[in-house]
Parts: sequence; structure tokens; C-alpha cells
Amino acid sequence: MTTEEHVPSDLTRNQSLVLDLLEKSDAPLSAYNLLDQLRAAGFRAPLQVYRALDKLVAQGRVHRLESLSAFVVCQDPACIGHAATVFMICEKCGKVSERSDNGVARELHEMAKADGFTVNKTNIELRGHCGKC
Amino acid sequence: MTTEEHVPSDLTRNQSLVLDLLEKSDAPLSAYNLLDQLRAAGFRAPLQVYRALDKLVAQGRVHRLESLSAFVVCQDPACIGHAATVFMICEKCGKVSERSDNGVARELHEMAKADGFTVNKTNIELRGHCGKC
DNA sequence: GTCGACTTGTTATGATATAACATCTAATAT
DNA sequence: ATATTAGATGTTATATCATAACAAGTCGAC
Repeated sequence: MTTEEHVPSDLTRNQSLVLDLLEKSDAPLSAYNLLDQLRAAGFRAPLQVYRALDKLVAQGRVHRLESLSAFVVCQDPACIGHAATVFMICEKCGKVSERSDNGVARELHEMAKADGFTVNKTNIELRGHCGKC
Repeated sequence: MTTEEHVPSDLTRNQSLVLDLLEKSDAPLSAYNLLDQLRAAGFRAPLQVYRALDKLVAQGRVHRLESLSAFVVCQDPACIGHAATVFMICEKCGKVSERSDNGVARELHEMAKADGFTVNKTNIELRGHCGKC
């Protein structure tokens, strides 16, 4: 029994534990990295992490970075909308920054439209080096 | 011993076999799917496929779709340049189409520049439904 | 021929993700 | 209060994706 709540919401204990770790991390964490850090809290199996991640991703609080098979906390609550979310992944320090952009979203939707393609979800990941590296 | 060459180039036998399968496929193939199809040709282990894929990807003949952990043959030789390559993945039929776009590339580079971020590689994958689906 | 660079084959292992099923918990309908 | 039920959780096993490490073959340059 914890005496404090981890987030101001309807999250379950497992979801809160996973989200807390992601919020404290500078860089994306893999599901198994999260699992290892949560063993002290009683986690025993990957599914405990994956189920929490599924919910957090569905709620838009966490994003999965496909090119890393890892997860980051959402840095931009406005990312749910008409904008495209762009992740800039530093290949040196591992930090990821998130930006939303309407212009890119519009161009991508136009390109898709020209192909008769209907976009449900956009995934944009840039690899490179951040300002500090 | 085959009596015909698979591609007009310097590819090794394993690389040619992998590329041939990708060229004949409508949709992306996973490394293990390729392996299974190549057992008849003598393939025994994943590395035989991964090594061929590494070379093909490095040459730009094949792309890895991060969100699928699968591989497609390059549909647009012009994709190596200043353009951003965009993959449109149909979630119904599985087909993928590839487009290059300078406008999107420019916008992404501008956004990155504003952050002091230097882009080495862009990965853009759109999920949705193609014209036929 | 032999050296060196590259490709290949092989075994083992690591890393990521889900299926299937049992159990627990808490809100609510009776 | 008890039964119902929906969701969350725990657990074991397994599927899927990818690479490390090392031995052996191939082939051109010298």
C-alpha cells in the first residue's frame, strides 16, 4: 500500500510505476529495462510492463519509438490533433525531443491523398545529433 | 548452380536470393519469413538472411520498415538525395508504397535546425488504408 | 602459392513481444 | 449481503526478432 499517489489520475498502480520511471528518465527506456527497474516493486514478468505501456500509449501519455523499440513519455500534450509528431533522436546521448508540426502534417496528408491513401497514424523519427552533442 | 544471374550487379548469391524474394513480394517480408522461403535454397540460419539484408539496405536497394520489423525493396531509386522518403503502409492489405518529397524534407530540416539538431536520417512511416482498401 | 579481405556456415544466445489461462478486485445490480 | 461482471493482475510458456563468436571457404593481388 503506497500512501502517495503517483499521478493525478485514474492510473492503476502498475501504470503509475511505469509512467514514473519514464518521466524520470532522460532517454527512452525499453520494456525490459523498465521491468528490471520494477522488480524491486514486485514486477516479475514482461506482461506487467507491456500491459501498462499499452494503456499509457493508448492514452497518449507515452510514445513508442519504433526505430528503438523503446518508450518515452509524451513531451507535448498538443500532439493529439491535426499535427504530425516528430521525434528527434540523438544518436550520441540518446535523448529524444518531440515536436508537433502542422505544415509537415499537411504535406504528408496531401502526398497521401494524391495516392488515394488515408492516413490513420504518422510516425516520424529523425536520427542525428542534438545541439549539445 | 543457377544458369541465370539474378541482378545486373556485384551481388553475392545470398544477397541475390534475398533481393529476388523481396522484389517478387507485394508486401514487406520479415527476416524469418525470408529465411523460411530460402530453406529450399540451402539457408539454415537467420544470419544468412540478416547479413544479406544489411548489405542490401546499405546499398539502398532495400528499406527496413521500423514499425513492422520487416523489409521492402526500394521502389524509388531517387530516394537517396535531399528528399525525405515516406512509406505508406496499408493496414488492410499490407502493401507499402514509397514516395520521396523535398518539401517535407525541407520542413523537417528547418524544424530540426530550430532545435539545433542535425539530421542524419529520416524515417517516416504512415499507417492507414490504400486506395484499394 | 600465400597473404589478406571478404563471404559464408554454424552454434549459441540475447532482446523484444504475446498467447493462454488462472486469480484477484471493485463497482453495481438484485 | 450476495451474485454478477468487467477489468486488472499474476504466471508460465512460447513466439518473434536480432547478434556474438568463431570456424571455414573463396578469390583476387602480389
